[in-house]
Amino acid sequence: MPAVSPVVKLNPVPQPAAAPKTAGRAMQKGRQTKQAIIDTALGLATQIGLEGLSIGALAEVMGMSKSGVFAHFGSREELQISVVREYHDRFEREVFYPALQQLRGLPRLQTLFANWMHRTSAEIDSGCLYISGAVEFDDRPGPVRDALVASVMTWHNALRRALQLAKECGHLSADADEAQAAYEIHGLILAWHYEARFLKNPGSLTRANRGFENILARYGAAPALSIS
Amino acid sequence: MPAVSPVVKLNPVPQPAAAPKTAGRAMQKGRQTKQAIIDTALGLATQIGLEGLSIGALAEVMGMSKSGVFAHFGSREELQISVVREYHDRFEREVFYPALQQLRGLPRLQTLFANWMHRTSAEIDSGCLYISGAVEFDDRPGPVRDALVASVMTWHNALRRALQLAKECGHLSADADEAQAAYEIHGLILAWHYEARFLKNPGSLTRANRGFENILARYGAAPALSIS
DNA sequence: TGCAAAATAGCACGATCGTTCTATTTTGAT
DNA sequence: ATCAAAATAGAACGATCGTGCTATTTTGCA
Repeated sequence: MPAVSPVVKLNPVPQPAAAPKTAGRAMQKGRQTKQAIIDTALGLATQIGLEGLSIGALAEVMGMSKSGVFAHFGSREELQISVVREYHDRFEREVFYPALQQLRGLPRLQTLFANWMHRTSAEIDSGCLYISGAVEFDDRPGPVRDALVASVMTWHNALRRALQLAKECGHLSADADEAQAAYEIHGLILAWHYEARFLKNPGSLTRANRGFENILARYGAAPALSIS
Repeated sequence: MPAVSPVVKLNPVPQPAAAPKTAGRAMQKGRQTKQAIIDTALGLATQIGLEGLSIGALAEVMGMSKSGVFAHFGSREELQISVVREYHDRFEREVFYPALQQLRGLPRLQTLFANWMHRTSAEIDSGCLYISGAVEFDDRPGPVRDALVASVMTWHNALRRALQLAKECGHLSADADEAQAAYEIHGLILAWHYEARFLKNPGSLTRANRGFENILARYGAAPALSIS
C-alpha cells in the first residue's frame, strides 16, 4: 500500500458546509446537514424514483456513512416522506406563489400553466416526482403514498380554483366546466412529460402550449387575451 | 419427519400444464412453460412494474425454482424484454386489430380510443406497462428501454394513421393537425390512468370520454357522428 | 476550557437480489 | 424400452438493501 492518502471517497460533495438558509436564527449543524441530505435525495429521486432511492447510494454521494445519513430520518420511509415534502415546498415556491402575484383570471391561469410546464420540464435530468411517484405508489398503501396524494390534491385544487376565478372574472364562459378543463390541462402536462422525458420528442413543448390555447379557446377565453 | 407429503410449495399455480395455444403444432413442454412464466410475469409487472419484477418472486408464484425460471431467459433483462413483447402482442390483439375491422374514419378512431381506454383501464389490478415503463426507463438506456420505445412508437403511429384516414374520409376537417390531435388524445389517456389508478377518482372515465368528444369537435368532426 | 449532548462512523445482522455451477428429473424420438 | 437431450432443482456466490448496536468524533453552551 503506497504512502498516499489512505482514504478515498468515491463521490464527495463539493460543499462541506453551507450557510444557514431560511430560518432567521442560525441552524445548528445537524439541521443544515439534514437539509443538504434532503436536497441531494430529491435530486436522486427525480432521476431514479422514490423507490430507487437507497440510503447507501445517498450516503456515498454525500460523502457520509450509511448510518450517519440514516440517523437523521430513522427509516427509509421517513426519508422518502421528507423528499416529498421538499418537492411540495419547491412546487409552491416556484409554481404557485409566483402565479398568485398575477392578476386573477387568464393572466394567473397562464402563469400557473407556464410555471408548471417549466417545473416538470425535461431540462437536464430532473423528472417530476408527482408523475413517477404516482406510478410507483398507485397500489402501494402507506404514508409515502398518502403524502404524495395530499400534495397532488393540493395542487389540483389550486388549478381548479384558478379556473373558477377566471370564470368569475368573465375570462372564461359562465358555463365552463372547470373540473373538466383541469382534467384536460393535466393531461397535457402528462403528455408533455411523457414525450419529452421518455420519447425524447423535441416538438412536444409546442404541442403542449398549443393544446393549452385550444382548451382556453374552447372554454370561452377571449382570443385576444391568449398568449400566442 | 411425519409421513405426509415431504414437499410443500408456497404458491403453486393451479394449472400444472395447459394445452398448446397458438401454434399449429404441439408445443414442447419447455415452450409452454416459458409462455406460462411470461404470462405470470406480465401480471406481476403490470402491478409492481418491470423494475420490481424479481425472478425469486416469479418462481415462487409459478411453484418453480429460481434457476428453473432463470434458465428460460438467461438474464433478467431478457425476461423483461419478453414481458414487453407479450404486452405489445396483447395490445395489438385487443386494441389495434378489432379497430381495423371498423370502417375507416370516425368509427375506427372511436373504436381505437374505446379499446385503448378499456385496455389501460384500472380494472381490478392491472396497470399500463407503457406508462409505468416510461417512468422507469426514461433515462435508463438499454434494450428494455429500446423495446418499450419501439412498441409505443408503433402504437402512436397507428393512432396518427387513424386520424389521417379520418381526415381523408372527410370526417375531420382538411386542415386538422393530426399530430397535435394525437398528442392531446394521448394526454387524455395518461390523465385517465393517473386519476383512476393513483388518485382513485371515480369520475375520470367520464372526463376522458368527454375530452375525446371535445377533441373530435374541435378538429371538425360532424357532431352527429360523435358517440354520446 | 470543560462537558454533556448531538452527530457521525463503523460494524454486523438477516434478507433478497441476479447469476453460476452441478445434479437430478423429465421429456420425446428411436 | 433406451438414451441423449431438454428441463428443472438445489446450493452457493458476491453484492446490496434497511436497520440496529456500539464507539468515536464533533458541537455548543456553561
